[in-house]
Amino acid sequence: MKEPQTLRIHDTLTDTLQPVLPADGKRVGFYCCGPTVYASAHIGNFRTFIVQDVFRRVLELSGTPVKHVRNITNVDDKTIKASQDQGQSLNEFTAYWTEKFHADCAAMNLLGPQIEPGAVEHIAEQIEMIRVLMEKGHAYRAEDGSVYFRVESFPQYGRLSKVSERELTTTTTARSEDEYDRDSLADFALWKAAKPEDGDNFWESPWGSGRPGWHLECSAMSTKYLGPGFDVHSGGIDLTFPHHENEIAQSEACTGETFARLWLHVVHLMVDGRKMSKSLGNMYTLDDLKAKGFLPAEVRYGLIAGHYRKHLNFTLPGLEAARPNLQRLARLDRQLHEAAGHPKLPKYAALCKRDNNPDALGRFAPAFASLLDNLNVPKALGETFRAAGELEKQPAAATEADYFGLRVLLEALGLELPPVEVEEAPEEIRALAEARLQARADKDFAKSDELRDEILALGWRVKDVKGGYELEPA
RNA sequence: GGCGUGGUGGCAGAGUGGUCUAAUGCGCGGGAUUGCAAAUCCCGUAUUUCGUCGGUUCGAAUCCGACCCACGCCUCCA
Repeated sequence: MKEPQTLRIHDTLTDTLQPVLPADGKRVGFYCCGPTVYASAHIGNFRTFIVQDVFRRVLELSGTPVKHVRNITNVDDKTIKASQDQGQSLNEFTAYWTEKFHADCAAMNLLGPQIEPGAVEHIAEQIEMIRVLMEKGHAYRAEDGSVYFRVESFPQYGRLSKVSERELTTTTTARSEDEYDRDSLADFALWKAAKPEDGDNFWESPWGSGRPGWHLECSAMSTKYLGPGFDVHSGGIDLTFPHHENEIAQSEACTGETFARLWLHVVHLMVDGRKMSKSLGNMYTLDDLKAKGFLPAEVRYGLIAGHYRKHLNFTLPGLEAARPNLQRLARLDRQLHEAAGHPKLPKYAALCKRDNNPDALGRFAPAFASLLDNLNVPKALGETFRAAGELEKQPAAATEADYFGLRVLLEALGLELPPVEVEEAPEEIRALAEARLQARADKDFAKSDELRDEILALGWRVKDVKGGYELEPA
């Protein structure tokens, strides 16, 4: 028996590698900043969500349950504006895009968070937080009815992003004048007074009608579902400042307790060596890539192929590597399944309950160990293929532990393998294939090749195997 | 301007003092197999080389310095 293994990740706050352990000794409270639902999420968004998904899977597979909360931002400037442009109510509009987001997540095999709170559904909690902040002197109401957090009332401000308040004020001052009326340009909105262009998208509060500021929803909802202090908070690297900095300030000023203990930030994705942006036309959604013939599982593979702390250069030719890799893993999976005596396919939940110590993972123990080491997915993939190479050369050496090891690893990465069973071809295609088999038996190769082309034209590829053929969609 | 990250083979991407003549994948080249293919399998594929120039060290892709280059955040963009 080896020692139990603990996942360690890089923590932004301390800039060190930290073990991920539940403070309550039971399960890790994990909060992720979710999408703003006004359009399809793009692959950059998904890189972050998928890394968070892998993080959760690795924890659960190493024996630590996770309480995963991810919010839905369903009220802000963009959602309000876009819903009005569509002539829809805010609820109707955001419900549509929330559903679309869920569909994309499911296609790429993301585990759903146990709790997925929406900002609109938590207005009361947010108002309550503002009330406490006002009471404690950390917030003030401006003339227009907006409420701001007073940054200078929170001396620790800037710890996460390493921005000193002085720099912050200087840089902010250099900007154009703000439309709101706050005491210091570093201050940020907790409550935004209703404006005419918001239409009927406003709520009543003790400070007048309006809506909560963006940062506040994450503070209010994480506190509600995970408590004032919780284990891990995650998001894209760009959220470090100001979003997460502001969350810390308002939460800690309000509750007096340490907010998140660890901060997991995912570095941005690059496309063709450049930042993804609409103007460059390189802002892909899952649908865009599906239209180009890629499968969601391949997109997922492509998005985890780089370490989360480094820029990942996403390219279409690069994505093509996913298919042969997944197919190879599928063959290996089948081979090991057979070698293990055709056990029942272990479900994710069952694998989480299993003791996945290195001895139990066979040749895939180094791959899983790489994941525990700051989620080093590229290293894990390398170790996986190294093990695969050994097993392919010596199939007889395969053990049951190898099979379970591969299963654990694939589940940790959330990779769904392409089906290996031959898809049932239509009668018409089968008849052509039979005719071709006969032609080959008759050594009439001209006719045989003709039939092969005909089958291909109908969307199927025929492969010759010993004494017969196989058909697969082309 | 401030803060920060990174520059490794055709591409992607591990490796952070010696086991690196640098993992792994894709691609590419050769071979086996095949009537020819496809699929599959096997072999090879950076030949003191890891942006450049110096330095530290018995020893550096890995540490230090300078420089060049790319990129990110500082804008309610993951």
